[in-house]
Amino acid sequence: MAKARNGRVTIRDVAEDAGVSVAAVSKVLRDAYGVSDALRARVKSSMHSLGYRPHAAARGMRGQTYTLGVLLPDLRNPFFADIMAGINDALERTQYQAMLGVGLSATSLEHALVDAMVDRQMDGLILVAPRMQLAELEAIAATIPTALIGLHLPGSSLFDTVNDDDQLGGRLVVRHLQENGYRNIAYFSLDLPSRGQSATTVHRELGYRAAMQELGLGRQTRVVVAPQTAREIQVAARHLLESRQRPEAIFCWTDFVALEVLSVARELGLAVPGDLAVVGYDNTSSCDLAQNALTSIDQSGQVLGLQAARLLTERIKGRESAEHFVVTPRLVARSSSARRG
Amino acid sequence: MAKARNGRVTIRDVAEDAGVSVAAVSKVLRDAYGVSDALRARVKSSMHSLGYRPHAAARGMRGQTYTLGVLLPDLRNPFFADIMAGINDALERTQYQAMLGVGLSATSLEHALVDAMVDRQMDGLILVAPRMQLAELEAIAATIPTALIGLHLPGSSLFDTVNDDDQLGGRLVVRHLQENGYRNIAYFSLDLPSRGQSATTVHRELGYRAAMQELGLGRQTRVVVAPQTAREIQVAARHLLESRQRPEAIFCWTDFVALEVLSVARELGLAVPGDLAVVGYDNTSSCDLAQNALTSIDQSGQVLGLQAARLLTERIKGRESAEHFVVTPRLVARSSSARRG
DNA sequence: CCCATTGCGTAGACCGTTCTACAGAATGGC
DNA sequence: GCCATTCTGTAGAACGGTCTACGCAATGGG
Repeated sequence: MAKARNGRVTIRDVAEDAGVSVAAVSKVLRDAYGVSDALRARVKSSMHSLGYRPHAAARGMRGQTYTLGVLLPDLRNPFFADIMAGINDALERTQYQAMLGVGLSATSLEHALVDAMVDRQMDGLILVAPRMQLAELEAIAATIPTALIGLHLPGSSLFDTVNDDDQLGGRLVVRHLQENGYRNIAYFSLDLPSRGQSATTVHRELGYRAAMQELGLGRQTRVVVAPQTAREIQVAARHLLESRQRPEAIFCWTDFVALEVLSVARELGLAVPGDLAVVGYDNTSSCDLAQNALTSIDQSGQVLGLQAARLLTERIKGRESAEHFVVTPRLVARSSSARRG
Repeated sequence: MAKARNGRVTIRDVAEDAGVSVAAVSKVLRDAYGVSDALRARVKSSMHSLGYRPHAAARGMRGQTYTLGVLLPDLRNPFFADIMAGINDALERTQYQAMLGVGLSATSLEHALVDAMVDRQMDGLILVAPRMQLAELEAIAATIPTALIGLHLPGSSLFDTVNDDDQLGGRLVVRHLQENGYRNIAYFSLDLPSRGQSATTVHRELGYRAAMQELGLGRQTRVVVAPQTAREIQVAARHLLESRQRPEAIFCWTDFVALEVLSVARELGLAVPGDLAVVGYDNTSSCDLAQNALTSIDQSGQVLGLQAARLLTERIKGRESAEHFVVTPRLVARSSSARRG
């Protein structure tokens, strides 16, 4: 089967076996112009019978590596699993492979990973909700084709973006709660060290504030924040629920936070719904569990991932202009926000 | 700062700037033998002032890529986040970078990803609970240094393994439940298409069966299985809980399943604990939430990941013999298995 | 029938490292 | 002071692809 001193079957072995030149085999590999069907078939059959596999490092020296880097902020949030599923779907029938890194929401690690991906000659990057500054993102995008998920930057033409309409999502939640009889509605947001205007949570907050105003609830507007860690979310939630003016409903920027709020509410003996309504965002799988029964906003991570991968491969193929894809969110009502008794 | 026609700073630019040969710079990069401290310092300073970054593809042509591939079966289970955290900890101060792929528990995708990783000249692989056959794993390990997490194969010398003592874990659960007054204890396992003897769930079942025997509960032994999907787990759980002989306690092979069981129990109006005790495995973060309060077995994914990365880098450095690391599990009791009232 | 065009295939430089082989200088034992 | 050994550093061939430049045939328009 295999051959060569090193055991590895190279493009040269294939060329010899098929009785053609090395360059011809390379053309077949790249689907390049200037090969007849007959030659293509002959080469492909040789590749198959020899068990040839292209050597990515060698390709990376001059051409593409057919590898896309995906940077996730976190592995604990199952929403990102949906995004990855979408990316994999999009790449299924292509030559591309996605490799992921996890930034753990730390800008230093994000930088290290992006550098590592650039060093490894990846053909493009999908950054999911990165924490980096805009200037840093633009520097990256100038080096390598980049698509962003979960960061609202329709202005910049350097990268493509894929987003949920987070402002609408925020509005949907407030309207739903108001319709079900809740008026004193708080928003539980993420404590971002460098408050940009483009983070999803900021847009959700904008929608929340606007809807509160429109419904005449401007006075009841209240925003609390906490960092990513479970511990600090619990502390903030407890503080909020024990405060003199406990809100009737809490809209959380992501399901993960909402689950912690449900937990604290239960510890304090508060009934959900009844004493308190809770709404999350992302509609992750845990919302469906009966012990959570969490109302949430569905933004289809799968579609987000799929579109990002599609836009990125297009850009790699040469598109210069930026494209911005927006999905429309949808509220999935469950009992955690049922009508007040 | 930078230079060269392509913008990229190469080893040649560094050599020229430092007034030494290309080979000397390469030696410094690889920490190879035969460079004086003076030369090393000079080269390092040149690298720094030019902003040199090694080109991974070029390195991959002859030497190492300093990239390790990690294959996870699934992104939804937060236990794997712990493993990744451990791997990242171990690699923190090394030149290595981890890139992950997600097999989605499908052997075909696992193969595609492993192939992709081998093609990309990764220096080693960490496979987490792979679904592949032993023969396939051995074929992979013969090609590339490999460490396994969550697969009991102490026999094979081709790869290192890192595991929890799953049999002990199973025993701990049964003993704990028996002490708290439960006798009719069922085990909820994973439906593996190709039933190997090495999967974690099989070992947990062995521990469960042994402990049931030892405690004189052999008659009450009962095992149900379901595939990975939420839907099918729910169906199996419902069937079990509505059966004529409803068990007093259910020991689930992983937390994810236990959460679904809790959900179904609640839908059926069963009190946990009281009508039913539930125990999970992995002690993932959701166990702590008050609405779950799920007793579970802690096996420290972080330690598993850290050890796997350590063993793998050792093996890459040349160790030939196999090593097998085992962590001791610990039961974390919460109210889902509290003493029967 | 001539020349331009298009289709198909080849030769060989090139990408940025690693690594082998070797050379010259310094050291040390006797 | 000689030779063996160790220490530093160099030259240049790999590695396995991609890609540019080019050559030869076949085609087709006038």
